[in-house]
Amino acid sequence: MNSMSLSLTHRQQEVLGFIREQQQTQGTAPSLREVAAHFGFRSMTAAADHVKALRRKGYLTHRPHQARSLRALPLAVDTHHPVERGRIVDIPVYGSIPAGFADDRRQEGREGCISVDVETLGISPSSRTFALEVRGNSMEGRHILNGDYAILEHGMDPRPGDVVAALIDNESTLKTFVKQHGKTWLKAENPSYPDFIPAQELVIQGVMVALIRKYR
Amino acid sequence: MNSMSLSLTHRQQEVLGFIREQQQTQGTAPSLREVAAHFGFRSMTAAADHVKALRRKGYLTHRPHQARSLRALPLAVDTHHPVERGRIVDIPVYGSIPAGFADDRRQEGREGCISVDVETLGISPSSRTFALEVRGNSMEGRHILNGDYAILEHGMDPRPGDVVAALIDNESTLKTFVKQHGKTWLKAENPSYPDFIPAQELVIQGVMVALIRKYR
DNA sequence: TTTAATACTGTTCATATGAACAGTATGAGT
DNA sequence: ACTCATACTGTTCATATGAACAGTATTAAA
Repeated sequence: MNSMSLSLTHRQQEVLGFIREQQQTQGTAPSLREVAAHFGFRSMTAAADHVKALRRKGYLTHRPHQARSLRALPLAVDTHHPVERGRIVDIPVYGSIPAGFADDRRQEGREGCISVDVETLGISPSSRTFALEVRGNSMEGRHILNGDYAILEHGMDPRPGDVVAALIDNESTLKTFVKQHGKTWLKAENPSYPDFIPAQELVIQGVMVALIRKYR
Repeated sequence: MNSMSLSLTHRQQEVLGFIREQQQTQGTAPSLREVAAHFGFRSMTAAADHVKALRRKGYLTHRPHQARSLRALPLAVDTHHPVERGRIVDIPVYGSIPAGFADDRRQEGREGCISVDVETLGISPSSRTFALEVRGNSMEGRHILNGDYAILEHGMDPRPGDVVAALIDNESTLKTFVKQHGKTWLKAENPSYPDFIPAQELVIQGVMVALIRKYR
């Protein structure tokens, strides 16, 4: 049965839990020998078998012959384990994004990381996600304030009305993406800020998918 | 020099960016040979040297002799202490908070949970934290929109100007906490909504500490 | 009864991988 | 001139690691 083939035994749940936990706390997946050691298996084949079953059932992926390439897949329902938490991703926070994009300039000791589970923000784990600390109040008209954290995804196709981060004057700026009469430009959501009509090419660094604001 | 020892060369930034990207998109860190291959190095020592430099400067950690154990650190303070990710907390989301408060009726398949690390939202793990899906636009004046998730902490002393969730007409509502001339009341941040002057006792369910908004 | 999945032990093998050593070249700082 | 960090090439070595093969025992389904 299908429902049968997806259900996990107790042992398999333990193994999956261990792999998830290691990935989350250590940042890297455990090796098969580490799995065996953790459960006291005297043979790593035991671990390998469990991993094989978990892969067959769709809970894990791996790349063959590649060390520590186990990856827990986000799965909708685990009937045995009702409280499954989605995959936690670490989103790097940039104070401002210079031209190189992957570039990081060291800001004055800010915390550089936001950790959230993918479902909370509704982000796709495949695309490159980053956070940008909002500077200024050019987007107040869309209720994005100075000091907010904008969560953006790189490599997404912006749709008209989306908030995007674009590179203007070597500074990453948030603006609304507008498309009208076949022309695209960027609109500031504050009367005192100018719109931006690109001279030639529009460099979109990311499309805004979520916002985080801290109070107090 | 300190500022010197922490600054990255262009090449080092590229390498760090590649490692970050691989870790995020692939789920596992690249091996040294993969780094070398990506940049066209004919020797893996080139990659190893860059990684060594990045480790020395505090941008990476690894566990010796362990495959794919590279870990990009959040742009951290100079404590060469490996920066741990904060504790992940699961915050229950209420569509509306009934009178009993701790009452958990209807858990229905909706996303009833937000998982974030404590530092991202700046919450204290001791107090009870919950999330409230914002209904209506009574707080638009403070840039809190319909559909936003308000993160609140129970058992906090509200200070004047804080946004709080209070129980009004058996419904949990967000308002601004105001104290003037020794009297306290709740102010709506939208002209079309009434202020609330408590008849006798003000039941504050939580003080707003953060906000999460999803786009698209 | 037979088959298949689970849950292991014990061993061997090929290789992916980190680490080290020996070089070369360039540029910046002193 | 001298040092030092950067930025590489080329090679070798030890081992961490995935994968495969040969078993045993238990349990559940067909």
